[in-house]
Amino acid sequence: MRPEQDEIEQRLSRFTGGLKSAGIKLTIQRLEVCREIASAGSHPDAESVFRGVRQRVPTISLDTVYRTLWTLVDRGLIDTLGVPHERTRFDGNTAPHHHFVCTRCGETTDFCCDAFDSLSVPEAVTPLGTVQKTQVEMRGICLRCAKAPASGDHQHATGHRPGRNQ
Amino acid sequence: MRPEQDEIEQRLSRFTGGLKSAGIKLTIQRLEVCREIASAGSHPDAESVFRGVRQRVPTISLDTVYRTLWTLVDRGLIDTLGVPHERTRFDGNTAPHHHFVCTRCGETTDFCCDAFDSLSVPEAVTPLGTVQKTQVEMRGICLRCAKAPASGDHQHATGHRPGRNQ
DNA sequence: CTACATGCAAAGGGTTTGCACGACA
DNA sequence: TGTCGTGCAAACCCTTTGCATGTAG
Repeated sequence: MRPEQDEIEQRLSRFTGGLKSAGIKLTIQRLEVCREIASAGSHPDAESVFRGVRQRVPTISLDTVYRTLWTLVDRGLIDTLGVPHERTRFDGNTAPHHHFVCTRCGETTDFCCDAFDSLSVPEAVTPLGTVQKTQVEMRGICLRCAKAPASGDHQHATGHRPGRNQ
Repeated sequence: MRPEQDEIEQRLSRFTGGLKSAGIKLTIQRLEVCREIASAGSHPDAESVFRGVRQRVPTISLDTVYRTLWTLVDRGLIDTLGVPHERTRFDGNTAPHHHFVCTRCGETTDFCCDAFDSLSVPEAVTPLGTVQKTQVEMRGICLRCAKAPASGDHQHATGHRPGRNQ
């Protein structure tokens, strides 16, 4: 599952380049957090990244790891699984449906699409396990956010997102 | 966004039926939590369900709402957005890829599928906003969990899931 | 040099749990 | 009447933040 060495280098330079071009100082801590996430084969949590980096930078603290990871997310250099900073949300809709997620405000909206309901399980998945449910997630900017004043973020009336923007 | 009255009734009876057939008493609190989640048009968090139910059952407590919602999830009667009980996980893989999520242990595994990379944006989505990224999530049981002894759950070596399995 | 980043520790906030009381079968 | 469910409050745990110190550019 680990990426090739080549791929790691490529990601790493993308990360460091992205940070530098944003005027963010490339400290040893940030560099090593970047290296760790660039070479991760799965989807580590902050604690896991912390443990990895600490082997090379024993003095790093967990909150610096968090800060660096969120900086990378904010710059669009890495992603999170699920919606960032989201508390648990429940979905009572058992009919097949899919989700549109606004990456700015976090609002998740259902939509239906017959074509997506009947996606066949690709070969790559059969060795992983048995599929019971398939859902398509489309991420982008919702209409409301697109219209909203360029700068800061806004919150939907339904009250999402503690908001970590910038 | 609210479901039709008809649809609500249908969901509600599915929920209550599922609980009863599992030998779970249908108290007024549980009934009203079921009603609330059945009639929700979006994806409420526990707090939001709590506020709704409290209008009808003023004495209900937040933790009863949580307990009931998780009971429904455990019975497969409702879902959560994202992986239940999951802390924030970061994904350094910026190349297009998709996820297989094991609903038992929570493990999220990447897979590639060219067909999924090029899914076109359906009409239903255009009025919602602009799509920047599309990801398919397939949920099911991973090979390891399928093989594991029927009863209790196990945790992957990578250390997922606090584990709430009935 | 000077602004920015780090580490520490404490606060914060959502979620879960232990326990005694209350309610339904 | 016994068992199961509820409410309360405290515990938990991940995550964030304020502040003094350290450091990259």
